[in-house]
Amino acid sequence: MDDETGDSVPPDAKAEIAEAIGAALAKHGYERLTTAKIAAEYDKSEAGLYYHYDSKDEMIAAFLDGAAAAQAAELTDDDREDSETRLRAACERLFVAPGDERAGLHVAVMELLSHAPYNETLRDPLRELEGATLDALADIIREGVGDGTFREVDPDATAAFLLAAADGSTGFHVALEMDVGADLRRGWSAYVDSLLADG
Amino acid sequence: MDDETGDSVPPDAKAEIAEAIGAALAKHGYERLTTAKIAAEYDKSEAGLYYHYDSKDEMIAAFLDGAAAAQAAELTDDDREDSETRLRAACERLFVAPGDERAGLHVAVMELLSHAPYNETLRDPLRELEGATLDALADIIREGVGDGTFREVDPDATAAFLLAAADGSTGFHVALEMDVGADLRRGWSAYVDSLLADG
DNA sequence: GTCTATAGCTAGATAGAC
DNA sequence: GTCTATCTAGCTATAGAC
Repeated sequence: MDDETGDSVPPDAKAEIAEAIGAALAKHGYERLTTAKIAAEYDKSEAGLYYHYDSKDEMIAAFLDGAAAAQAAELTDDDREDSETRLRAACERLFVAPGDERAGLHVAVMELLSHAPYNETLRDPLRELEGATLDALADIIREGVGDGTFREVDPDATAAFLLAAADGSTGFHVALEMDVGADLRRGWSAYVDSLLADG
Repeated sequence: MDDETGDSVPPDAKAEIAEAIGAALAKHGYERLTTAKIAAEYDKSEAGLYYHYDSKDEMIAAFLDGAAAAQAAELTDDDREDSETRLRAACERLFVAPGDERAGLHVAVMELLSHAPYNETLRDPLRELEGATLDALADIIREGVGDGTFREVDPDATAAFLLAAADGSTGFHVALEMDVGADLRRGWSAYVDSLLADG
């Protein structure tokens, strides 16, 4: 979990930069994210960033790699719960509301996704991030189908549909702040209900 | 449908600019959309755009107003079909695949949505666009619940969940081109199945 | 490894002729 | 109404001192 020495080490420069990028992305989004704003969240200068990375997008790509790993870990964490509980917990995490501390970052990821067609550097890390989430959801659903919690639904189709709904809610619910919070919750909750066996 | 004279008139400057914006947005997205690229799709110069609008975002806002009206019209068009057919047709329209002629524009709208928190000029037109789609879906579902085609589902919750899924599919399916086309179709199709009465 | 200073570029918007 | 030319601002990335 630490470096080769096994000792607890202070965060290295790259980890500090990743943290700065996360904070700056959440505050400003991607288009308005400048290296000056990243440096403002970092305790060093703008030029210092370029000692560790060759371009701004490489820094963001590194941040996204970390985010994919963290996302996979969090959705896989609660192995001891039953699959309905795990799926509902995943939905609580993935459907964010305006004001949630993750809201800014979700909007920024949405913006990054929309830039993927034009940005080769970001494409692969974003595929990892979305793929990790998709896999985690499919695993939960597959387990629930296997043990009889859920009906015989297609785990991949169900996971894709559910992740799409969570991602898409970020646009009109979070970014536009349209008054649909209660509708969305009833929507995903009813969807999970509809997956249950015997229902 | 035309101007006060009742005659068929040539498209005015604003309509031509809106068309140019649609084409340029689909090709380049929003961040990379410059006034030079809009002018390239227009048959006039860059400065000419500023005779009709005060800023780039005002041009885009006018384009979005038109898109909201067009979206509402297309989803409301087939009044004579039964509600299951209408809902499936709406899904076919809203879930686009990479390569679809609407793909570029869907990604651009996703990008615009992600900028809404930072851009007051775009926020209202985007709310109109998403609101028009949401209303059209809810109307279809409400009608289907009323005539017994669908179960007693909540039309607003169902519409919000379905629009979220369609919007969100644009990210990983269209922008990232992840191989989830078949999964997504099975996903939304099974969801519509689950709304049917007697199912 | 980190800094200050700046090169080099590109964008949105305007001025003024026609 | 439409043009060409240009102003001004803000960005990424680098040079060179320390």
